[in-house]
Amino acid sequence: MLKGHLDMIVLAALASGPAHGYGVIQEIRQRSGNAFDLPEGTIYPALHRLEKAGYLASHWSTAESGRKRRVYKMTRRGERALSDHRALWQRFADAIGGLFGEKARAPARSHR
Amino acid sequence: MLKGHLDMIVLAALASGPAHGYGVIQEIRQRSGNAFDLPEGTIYPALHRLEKAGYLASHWSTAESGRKRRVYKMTRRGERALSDHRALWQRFADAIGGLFGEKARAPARSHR
DNA sequence: GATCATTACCTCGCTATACTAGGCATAATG
DNA sequence: CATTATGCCTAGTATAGCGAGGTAATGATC
Repeated sequence: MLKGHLDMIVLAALASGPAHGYGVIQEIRQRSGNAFDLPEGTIYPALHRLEKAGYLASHWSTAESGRKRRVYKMTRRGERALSDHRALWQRFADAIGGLFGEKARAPARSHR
Repeated sequence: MLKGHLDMIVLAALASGPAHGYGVIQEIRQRSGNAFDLPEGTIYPALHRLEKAGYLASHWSTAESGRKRRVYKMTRRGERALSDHRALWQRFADAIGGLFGEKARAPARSHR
């Protein structure tokens, strides 16, 4: 269902600061109010795609726990892409709203 | 970009009354404020899909102009599907809103 | 110290689906 | 009679999200 919106979602999750892949998943789950519980098979390829596109930059880091993580950070281009996506989303959501908003002339009434 | 939302869009276009394929396209274009200008190769298969799923019913009709048209009309199931989709959309849109809404703690400020 | 859950990364392949590019037919227009 | 607009259709392609699998280290349980 989120085909075409994933990149925007991932970028949005990283807008508040760098994070590693696993963390991005949790960030998205939290901020979406549990609506988006994205599997790794979705996130990791997306992160790679975004990095290749120049929207993200990554570097390896070691947590205090000793675990290796790849930490992603938005680039300037990424920020611009996000705000573009955000504008697109706005138009998209408005269009959908127009489609089943304040329309449906002879709708309710008979709610058998 | 509207992957996964097309069915909902088509159903929404037919919520205000029956229409034929070509008309659905124009209806969608209008109501979306020109945001969605969907090609026939998108709409016709979608209509067939929706009819096969039992969300739409169609019958051939002849306009005054003499042209044959296939007119689609929502079924009871279609109406239910639409309202379900609508609810899903609501949650989806809210989730997106949560992702780049009232967040981004250290964002703007420096807008060099 | 063996077993298990959690964290953390990765990739291959499936599948669903929107769209491109074609084709067909009729009515109106010049 | 050629062109444009209306009106329908389908085959094939490309994309992308996701399931299923694999690897490895840490911490806890027994």
